[in-house]
Formats: sequence, C-alpha cells, structure tokens
Amino acid sequence: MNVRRNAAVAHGDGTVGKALDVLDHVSGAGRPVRLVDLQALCPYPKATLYRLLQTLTNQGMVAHDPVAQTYAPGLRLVRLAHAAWRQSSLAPVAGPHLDDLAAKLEQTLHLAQLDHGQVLYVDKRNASQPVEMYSQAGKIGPAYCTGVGKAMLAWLPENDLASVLAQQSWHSYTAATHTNERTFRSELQVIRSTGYAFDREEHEPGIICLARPILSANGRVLGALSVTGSTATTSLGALESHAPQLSKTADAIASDLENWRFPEVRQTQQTAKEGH
Amino acid sequence: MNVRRNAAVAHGDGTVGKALDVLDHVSGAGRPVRLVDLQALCPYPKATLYRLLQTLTNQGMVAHDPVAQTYAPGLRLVRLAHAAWRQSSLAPVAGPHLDDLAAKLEQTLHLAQLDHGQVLYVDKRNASQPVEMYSQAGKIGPAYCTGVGKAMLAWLPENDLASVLAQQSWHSYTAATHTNERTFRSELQVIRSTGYAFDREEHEPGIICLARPILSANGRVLGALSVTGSTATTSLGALESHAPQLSKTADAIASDLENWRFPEVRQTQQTAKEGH
DNA sequence: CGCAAGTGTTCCATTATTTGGAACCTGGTT
DNA sequence: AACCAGGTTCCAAATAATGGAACACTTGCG
Repeated sequence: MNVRRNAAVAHGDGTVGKALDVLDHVSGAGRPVRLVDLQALCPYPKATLYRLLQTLTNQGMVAHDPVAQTYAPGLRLVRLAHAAWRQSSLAPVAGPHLDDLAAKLEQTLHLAQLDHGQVLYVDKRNASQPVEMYSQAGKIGPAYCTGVGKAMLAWLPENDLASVLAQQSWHSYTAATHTNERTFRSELQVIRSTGYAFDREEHEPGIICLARPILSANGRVLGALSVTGSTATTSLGALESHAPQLSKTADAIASDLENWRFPEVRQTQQTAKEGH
Repeated sequence: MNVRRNAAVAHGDGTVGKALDVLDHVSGAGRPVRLVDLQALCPYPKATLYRLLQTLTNQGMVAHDPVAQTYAPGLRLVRLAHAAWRQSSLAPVAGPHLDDLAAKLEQTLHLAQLDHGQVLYVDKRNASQPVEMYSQAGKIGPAYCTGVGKAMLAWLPENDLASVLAQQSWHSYTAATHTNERTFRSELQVIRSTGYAFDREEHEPGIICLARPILSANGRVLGALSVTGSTATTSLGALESHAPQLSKTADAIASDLENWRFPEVRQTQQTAKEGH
C-alpha cells in the first residue's frame, strides 16, 4: 500500500484524481466559476484544466454555461448523491427516530457523519418555528467547533483523532471557538466523561446545541445527533434537559443500524434492470 | 467538436469517463456490489476495474467495505451534490413558492428537471410535513410516463425531443403507459394545447397527477411542477381544479429564475475559505 | 481607430499513465 | 487435499494525458 499523504484528499491518483480535484473546486466555490478562477485554485496548467473541465462537462458532472463561460456543479451529482445518501448514510435508518424525537422536543435536530475530517450533515428536522440557520443535508461544517463534530471526535480512536485534528483549520468563528489542539483535547475528555458535547456559540453567535455520538456496539463512531437552539429562545441548561431523550434516540439508531446495515443476506437475483 | 454519441452518456472520454461510468454502476445497483458484480455490468477487464475502484475509493467517491468486499457510493457525493443542488437546480429559487402552494393545496408537490433524458426530482413537498431535504430529491424517473416528464417534453424543441425520445425505454409500467413514440407524440400535442399534462396512472397504479412546465421567458424548458394524489383520495377532475394555482406558481418560479439566476451581481466577499 | 491585455481554445511532439493478459494469493467448499 | 471463485499484483505494450506555445476572440483603453 502506498503511504497516504497527510494532506486531506491526495490528488495523487492519476487523471481521475485530478478531475475530481477540479470538481471539488468547482463545487466548493459556491458560485459559477470561470477557467481563470480555477487556474488560481488548482495547480494545473491551463490546457490541462481546460480538457479536464471539458470531460467533466461531457459527463454531466459539471454544467457549462456557454454564454457566461462559467462552470457549476452538474445535476448528475444530485442523482448520484441520492444513491449515496440512501445507501451510505445513516439518514434512512435514523429518519423515523428523528421524526419521533422532533415530535417530542420541538427543536431543530441535526444528524451528521464524519467525512474527510469534516462534519457532514446528512439529515435535519426543523422546529415548527424555524430557527433560520444555514444547514441542510450535504452541507459541511468544521468538526472542532460544532456539537456534532465534538461528539464524534471525542470517541474517535487516537490514530484517527490525530489525523482529523491535523486537518482542522482552528479558525476562530466566534470568541468561544477553540483555536488550538491543546484546549480542544481537554474538552474532549470532559465530553467523554459526561457523554455529551455542547456547542457554546463556538461556530455561530447565538446558536447553541447539545450533541451526542451514535456509537456501534463495539464502540466505533457512526455519527452524531444534536438538538440546536438559539440563545434567544433557549439555554444550555434547557438543552441539557433533553439529554436523556437524545441519548435514547441515539441508542435506538445505533441499534437499528446493527440490524439493518450488517445483515449480509443478499437477494441473489435482484433484477436491477429497471427499464432505464 | 466531436460528434456526440447517440447513446446516453458517452463513456468515451478517457480514464475519467470510465471511472465515472463505474461510479454510475456502483450507485445504480441500489445495494453494495462486489467486483464480480461490476464485471458483469461493465465491459472493462478485471484488473482495470479493480484499479478504477481503488482510485474511486481513495477519493471517497465510493466506500469500500473491506470485510464484505463490497463497494457503495461514497459520502463525498453527498457533499458535492449539495453544491449542485444549490447552484444548478431550480430548488432554491422554487422553494418558497412550493411552500406557498403546499400550504394552499395540502397535496404532494414535485419539482423536477430533465437530466440525460430522464426526470430528475429536485424537490418535493409532502402533504403532511415540510421537510426540505433531498430524501426524494435526486431520485430519477422515466420521462415518458410521469406528469412532470410529459410536461417538459411537450415544450422541448424538436431536435432535443427526438434525442430524448430515442433514450426512452417504453417499458409498460401499467396498462395506461405509453409504449411507443407515435401515440406519445400525439399526447404531447394535446398537452401543448391545454397547457397541462396528466399522469393517468401511467407510472404507478393508483397514482395520478397534474403537471405544468416551468418555462423561461423565451420558451426554454427549465423544469416542471406537479400536484400528485392517489385515486383513493382524489380524481383527475379534482386535480384539474388546481390548474390555475399550479400555473400561477410555475410562472412565479420562472419569473424569479429570470431575476435570480442571471443577474451577475454577486456577493464578492463569500467566506468560502473554510479552512478545509 | 487600433493597440494591448486578458481569456478561452487548439496543436502536437514528448512523456507518463493506463491497460489487460496472465500469474499469483486467499479463503471457503467438496 | 485438491479445487474453485474471486480478489490482487506484475509488467511490457499501447494509449492517453501533458503543457508550452501559438492562435482566436473579446474587451477596455489611450
């Protein structure tokens, strides 16, 4: 096996790696980008970048606007992601449990998983009175200053933790944000002992949350679940009162996962033909 | 410019094309697949397939389960798709309008676009709960036997229409399904004249809907919008009574798109930095 | 009016990557 | 023990990617 680069995604596996690297930048920009914009972000020469984008466009992975000469992530991704979300995320299994919990606590819920050292939100339930904040499935966030991120990191084995921590930016979003590994690690210890992680306005001012990890039977981190509120309408103490229910839901999800995900009994002759 | 293959996605552009072709099969299978399974679906030799999968796994595009030796679509897709959904789909602009309409009608709504000759659902409102998630978004369906599909096809220019029709499977889902181009084209004419498309249980027994296209100012097909119900609780006539409101919403979305999508004025200071 | 700067596009010989048949493992079965 | 099926590795040949440089096109400016 090759030595893994310590950088996040090794854009080292051949042409495909480069193409996906470009795709990441196209979708990461948050707005349609032009060739020059990408030239500034990617280390590839103009001609290469051009051909890569042509290929991706051809494939429907990026959409090219010929008049504005811009590239944006393509709809084929939405189609592909649906399959990923259904098969590889916790969301389908956790969904019913989120519904139940949302009905009991009238608060915003988040379900997240760890992906490349970042928090990936895979499902969400809005409170009846929507606390308007930015977060949806597919949205990513920092691991070191969100409730779900801290909850997951706290139960990560040391090897994985170290590699994840090395990828954090330690950017100071608010005054409460951890900005270094030392203090952060000490909070992880507290989280492990209490079983819960708080977000004390560390990512967004006025937004607090209580999070709990979802752990497999043998202790592996599968994801995390959180209840979120704004300081205007709730408090850390009030959130903490939901801890037992949050915990119960997280355990229920974990238990369902053991039964749903792993049973390997395969329908042998699945006619995945489906008229296309 | 190269001549475009008449097949759906030309898996002709180099290594990247092959890799994405494999990715399609992995995500299209609907369940974790093994190397042998893919060998049956893809024309690539074992060694090539193996290396391609290794690369995709490395990149997080597919998830490899080492114990079961299976591959499934990876979470990186979910992250990428979020950007695609936000930027390249009608959903963000249409969202508020869907909310309004859902509040009035209390029926299931679908928002769809055309992708590779298929219907791609990009948003949805359930009668009961307003979850704005792509639990359904990303799902694909046939264009020739769904309300949204027919609504879009009816306003497609002849060139595009011919190429889309050539890609249809004409599979007979129900007794009411169109199974050939001739009768289908004649219905398109009716749809154009009335302005609406019905799905008369052509895709799923017991499921009917009324759909209307979303057209740009210059007549280009942007997407379609539908109200869906079951024959148990509603009828074609009852659905038709919603036509004016559906139409109004579709126009409002189209109008918003003209204003929202094209204005080039952009918030320059997007903090898309995000340590990564 | 024309020059200059900025960008997208094409060319092509060089180079590096991909390819795939065959051999090699590995774990499970007869 | 031998067998089998599927996964993994090798390596010379074939192919595709590369990127510097030239070209085309548009826009802004003197």
